[in-house]
Amino acid sequence: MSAGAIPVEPLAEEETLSLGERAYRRLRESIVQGTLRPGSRISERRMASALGISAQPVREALRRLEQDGMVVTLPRRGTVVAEIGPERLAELGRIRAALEGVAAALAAERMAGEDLAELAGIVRGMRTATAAADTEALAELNERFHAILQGATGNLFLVKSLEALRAYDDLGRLRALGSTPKDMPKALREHASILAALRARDPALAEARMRQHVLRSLTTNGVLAPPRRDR
Amino acid sequence: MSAGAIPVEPLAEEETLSLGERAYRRLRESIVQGTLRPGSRISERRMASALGISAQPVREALRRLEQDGMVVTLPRRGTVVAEIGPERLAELGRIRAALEGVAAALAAERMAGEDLAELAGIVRGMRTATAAADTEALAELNERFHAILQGATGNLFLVKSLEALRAYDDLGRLRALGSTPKDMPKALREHASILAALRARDPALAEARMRQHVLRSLTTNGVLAPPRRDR
DNA sequence: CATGGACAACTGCTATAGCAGCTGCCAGGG
DNA sequence: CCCTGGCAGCTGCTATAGCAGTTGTCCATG
Repeated sequence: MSAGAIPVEPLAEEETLSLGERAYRRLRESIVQGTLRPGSRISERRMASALGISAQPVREALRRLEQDGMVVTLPRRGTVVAEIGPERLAELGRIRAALEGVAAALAAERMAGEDLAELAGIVRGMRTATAAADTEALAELNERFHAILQGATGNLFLVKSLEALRAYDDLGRLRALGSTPKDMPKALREHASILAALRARDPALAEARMRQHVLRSLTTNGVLAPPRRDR
Repeated sequence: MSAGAIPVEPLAEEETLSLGERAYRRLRESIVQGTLRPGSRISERRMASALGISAQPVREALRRLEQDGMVVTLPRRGTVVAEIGPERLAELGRIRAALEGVAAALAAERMAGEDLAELAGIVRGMRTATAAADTEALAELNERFHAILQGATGNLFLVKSLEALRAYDDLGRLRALGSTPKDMPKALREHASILAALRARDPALAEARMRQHVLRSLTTNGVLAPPRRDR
């Protein structure tokens, strides 16, 4: 309540997350990277001793993974890693495209000026990265673009669902969307056009462009089959 | 391995669910019905003793509710019921419309003939229910229509997400979509047209019609604001 | 009167122990 | 030889106990 502001930075997000959270991320990573094969059984006790923790956090992690659709629990039987084939990945990609579209529509309605400016900066960065053919930087910028847009919606359900869907990317052995050298110019144009729709505060247009962007990106990455007569 | 089939029906889904599952449903119901007000804190121990069980299943239920966006947990502080205002409900409605649209598209590609026949029977039932102005029966048929369609997609992630979204219906004090006497004829026509698109195996058309159906239904129920210049 | 610090009563979180149910093996009866 | 019943060894699931961290109160101190 005193006059002068205290000249310290707030503590960074603590590295020591709860064991349940860490177990959740570790298991999810192991699944999408293939260390835990589909069909293999996961025992709470065995996994707990393997991770050096108790069985409770492991159980909690398995429950969350079940809600994500990555494992399936047979009551009193066991927990097995779910089968996720190419067609399932394609379905998830279409769901993701739809959700990212809704996120873009909501962002077009609510997004603040500073966020728009930040997106503009990212697009500028994409332009230079594309000219330099720096796929690494482009992937990073792409992630930030989508993260800022989704964060601007302020919708926790949407953000969490998209985060869960994004986890499947590694499963298809694909890099971040839009980072393939081949479609870098396309991705750049698409991001710029999405930004333009956001600036114009046109929800329907932003949604259509974002959705098309994700669908095309997934198609060039081989997750989705080429469209036949869509639209 | 012997010749004759055993003349018994398989056991129905057991009524005795796990305590964690029951706690999850109970808490979710209490939240959407308003018994647990937004902003109120939920203690694992207190809630456990109130339910007559241990703290572990309650904690598990709270975790799942957190993933659903219904509660928010502050580490080492407590768990509070999330605020869900009208604009948040509207956002969830738009997400739901998009997901149901994707479900319809997937169903149009995969749906078997018997499921189509069942949907046709439901639409016929809707016709008679509409003529009799039986809102109760129509709500039941409407639920079955969407459940069959979503089940036909075979996508667990999609089904679970939509189930979580459907839980919010009671929060808006609204009955099942399409059961309002006013829009019964509209809902009937829309369901019939969706079925036609499914029969034609036209994913894009089925998606557009389903999405429009959900959006219109949510609009007439007051969840969404009337569109200004969409489509 | 204002202020700061210690203490008590919470909280989420983790570990341990033990329950009931399922599975697979294996011996014993047909 | 085949089949059936019991018995370990697993599994998920629940309860209890105790940890560390947060919060609010109350008293001693300036």
